[in-house]
Amino acid sequence: MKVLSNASNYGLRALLYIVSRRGRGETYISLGEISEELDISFHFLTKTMQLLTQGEILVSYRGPNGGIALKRPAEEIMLIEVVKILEGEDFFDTCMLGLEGCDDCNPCPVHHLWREIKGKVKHDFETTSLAMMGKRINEKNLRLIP
Amino acid sequence: MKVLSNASNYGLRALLYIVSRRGRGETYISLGEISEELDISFHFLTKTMQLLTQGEILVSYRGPNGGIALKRPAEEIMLIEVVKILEGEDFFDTCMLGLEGCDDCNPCPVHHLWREIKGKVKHDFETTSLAMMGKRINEKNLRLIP
DNA sequence: CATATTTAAGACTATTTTATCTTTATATAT
DNA sequence: ATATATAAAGATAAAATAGTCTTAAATATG
Repeated sequence: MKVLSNASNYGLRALLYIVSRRGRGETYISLGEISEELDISFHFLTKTMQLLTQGEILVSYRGPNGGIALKRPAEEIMLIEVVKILEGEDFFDTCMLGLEGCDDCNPCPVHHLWREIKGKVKHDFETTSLAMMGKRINEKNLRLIP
Repeated sequence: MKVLSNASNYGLRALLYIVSRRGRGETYISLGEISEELDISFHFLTKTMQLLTQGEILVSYRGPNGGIALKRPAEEIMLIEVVKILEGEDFFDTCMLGLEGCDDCNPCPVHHLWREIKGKVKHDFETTSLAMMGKRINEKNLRLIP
């Protein structure tokens, strides 16, 4: 039951790495460090992070001591915003059976089940901020690597 | 938020088609009919249905008037069995961040959220039979096609 | 037996996802 | 200025998924 692409996994893990180390804007953190620490292909990670930069989640800075940093306070960035940038705005408009235009008015046979699930995931993502995750990671000493 | 492969979608929809038309074992229903009715590639569907035949969900019969039919009563086949055959036994043993060996003892930062979601999906699949779905489809006149 | 129908199996192609490699642009430090 | 460090961009390759096509095997019917 895979819901996120590898690219999104990497992007999310990278954000969680950043937010579990430092707050916003203090210093730039390099993609080299992140890819090494999280054991993610550097170039592949780079692309994903560019999406987040374009999506106003991150700011980037080139040159020595450059890198990326959160553009806004971690308290204001909810997981849903990140996921929508990485997976697309229509992330929650899916049918479990893959039928086009499946919705409350024109539901597929499992629509009622799937709507509830999607609703829960959406709610979780809407109410969880990067700051909350960073705090949780540090308090519980949670891992970001295999 | 896609959780099932196209192959699984097709397999599920085909089963729902069968079970919404006839009970078990009455007559064989041909893959040609299903692929046509559901607008699914015949050969691609065939492969998926073979998995279900090997998985003891279906029986098949070759030759004129041949086709496939449920091997057991639709009341006894739960969605979870179908999904595990199509997607693999480890369907519910996934980490949302893609980390190996993520579990209650060694959780990733979103494990608590994801566990709940997976639990709900699993429960839904465990408690929904093909018979229930067939009944629902007929009573509510639900669609299986785009 | 011959033919038509139907599933089974496997080879092949196309598309998407994932990953790597190379080059370019930009900033810093010396 | 020059060298170095870094993100950005793009080209290429590899792998997984999706889909098509061909052939074989089984079975019913006349």
